Amino acid sequence: MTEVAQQVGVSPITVSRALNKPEKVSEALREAILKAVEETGYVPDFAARALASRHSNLVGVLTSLLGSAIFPPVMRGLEDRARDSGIRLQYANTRYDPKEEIYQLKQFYGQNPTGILIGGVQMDPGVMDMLSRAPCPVVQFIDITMPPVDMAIGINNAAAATTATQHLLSQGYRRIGFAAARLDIPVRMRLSGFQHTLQDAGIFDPNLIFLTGGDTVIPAASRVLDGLFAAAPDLDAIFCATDEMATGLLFECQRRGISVPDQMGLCGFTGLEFSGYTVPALTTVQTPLYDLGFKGLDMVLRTRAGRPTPKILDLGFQLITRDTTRRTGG
Amino acid sequence: MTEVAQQVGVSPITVSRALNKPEKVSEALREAILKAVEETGYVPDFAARALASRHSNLVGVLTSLLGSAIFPPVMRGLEDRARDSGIRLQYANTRYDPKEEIYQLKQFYGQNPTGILIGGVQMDPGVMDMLSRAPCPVVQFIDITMPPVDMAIGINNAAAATTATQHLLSQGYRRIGFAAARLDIPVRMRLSGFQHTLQDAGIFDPNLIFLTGGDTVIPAASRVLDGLFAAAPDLDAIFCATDEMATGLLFECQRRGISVPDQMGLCGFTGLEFSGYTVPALTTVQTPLYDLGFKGLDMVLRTRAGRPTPKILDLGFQLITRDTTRRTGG
DNA sequence: TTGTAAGCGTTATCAG
DNA sequence: CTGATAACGCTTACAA
Repeated sequence: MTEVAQQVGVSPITVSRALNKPEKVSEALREAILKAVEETGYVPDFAARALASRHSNLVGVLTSLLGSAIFPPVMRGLEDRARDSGIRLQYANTRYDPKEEIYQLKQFYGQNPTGILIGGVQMDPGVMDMLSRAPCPVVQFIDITMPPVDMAIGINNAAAATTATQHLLSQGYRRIGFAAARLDIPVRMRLSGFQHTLQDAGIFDPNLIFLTGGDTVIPAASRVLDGLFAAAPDLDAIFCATDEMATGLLFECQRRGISVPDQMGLCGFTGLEFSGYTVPALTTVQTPLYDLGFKGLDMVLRTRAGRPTPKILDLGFQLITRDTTRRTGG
Repeated sequence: MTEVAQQVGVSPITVSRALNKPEKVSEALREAILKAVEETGYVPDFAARALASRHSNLVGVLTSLLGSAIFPPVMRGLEDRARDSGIRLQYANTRYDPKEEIYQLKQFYGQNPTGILIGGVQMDPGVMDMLSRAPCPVVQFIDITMPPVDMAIGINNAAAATTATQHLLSQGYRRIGFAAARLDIPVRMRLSGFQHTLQDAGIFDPNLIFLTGGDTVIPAASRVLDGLFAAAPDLDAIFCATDEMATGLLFECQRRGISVPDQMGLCGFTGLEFSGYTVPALTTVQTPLYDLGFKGLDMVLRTRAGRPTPKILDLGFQLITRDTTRRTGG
């Protein structure tokens, strides 16, 4: 920066101003400075900037879903909102591990973050404690019926699961299983909606819940079918906690010659891009993933700007009935 | 940090040492300091640390594939290599836009990065120029036959495509199309291998190349089939630049009642987790994605440590023949 | 093994 | 509108 300043014949602070508060520098000087910046290939040092100004314009996004097909639309929303706001986005993968969450939170806290967006994995006390100490606004991607540490955005998972389960019942399915990779918070809420709906109908069977564990969803589909059929040979439908699970099960049914939707109904969750394109097309609960990113970051930026912001934002959901639950018989 | 130092009754520099070079501090003091760190909830300021020490332990990962199904295994490799190395990983999405690449590179350069890993999108001169000025080791995820700015890791895409195309020919397919979202570098090399193989066989038709453009691959499958069939009503196979494209085309063939593999052969590329589970299972070229991440970061860390490192690392590939090219007739 | 002094590159504050 | 000065929180270099 000193080099740029010397080249133009001004003091470093003027260069700083030309870059950060252009309106405070005369136009002629500003142009000369920007030209010199180009020529010298000057790149500002963010560490020094953050140290001196005490803010980093860095927003951290922590999630276990960074490597999942759910995340790309969220990312598009985040990035569209970040564009032209001066905010830098930094993603970190927490891999369903509270230790990793705490470690990554420390990494962010050490950078004077402007905001933290975190996918609610589980209510680990260490993580909650850490979050409550955050030096910045925190938005949790989580079920909106949970009390957030600071702010929350998401949907009412139990209500969505209830809607989906009622749809399965309305199509005549009666022996309905539940399949998920793991019981993170949103999935737990989905299970709860599923369970209550079936209990109300008098047909809930706790043996028909299958968790695969592990990272890979689609290859686990075979184990899911084995497990559920062992518990109920007359199984006729599966409510899946994610579209990936539903897709894997669809493939596995095809492989075994089980006809979908007649012998087996399948319902997914969080409509992924491809779920409308499988054959048969997947019934699913669509959630506004793009908005999750866009509006989630918006909550942080509004808070920072001191503008009024709801603490909890319900994005709503939509059941999309397609072919995997459309019984021709009844 | 001063607070921690006062609580223990030492100078700040001793706290710094206890944290960064524990072996240089007596054990008693070290324990007392670590305890005080816990109690006070002290989190080091990375900006100050980077400013003073002139290194950030930050490795930037730039890619257009951050939101793609290809990336999760790469990410696992990166994170496994980063674990316990003190390295922080930061991902940025470049969205196939050279402007975005340059912007993100600037963001990283401003942080004294320890290394940059970048997915080679296209040889944009501005990006290349920027990369050649990098203040750290740079590893390009790219075709290994391209000269890298610094280091490169990947496969020989043309050779892999040649192998796959020869397989299609050996199965008796003759009117073979090529489908891709866009011609980034690796895909261009695949096209080149595809083209040369068909030219050698005397059956290359330049009209049978279809690019969808855009972000969404699977929904575009219908347009691909329309376009290719318009060019060649007797089309009998499609070599797809990615598994996602192949999966979309498989669904679309099923929808149209085109039997795969008999009426239409389909071959994908970069074996994703799910490609072995579609029905029929997808023939594809498997590439070692986990290693791409693990060994890519390893190249950076070896370079930093002054250990000998190849400039170009060929990870190899493997053709996996499955059902979408296994003609029962011939 | 521990402490002192100086400085990393930038911006806040206050003066001109 | 521009500049001088001090400070941000930490680490390097050197000294005790």
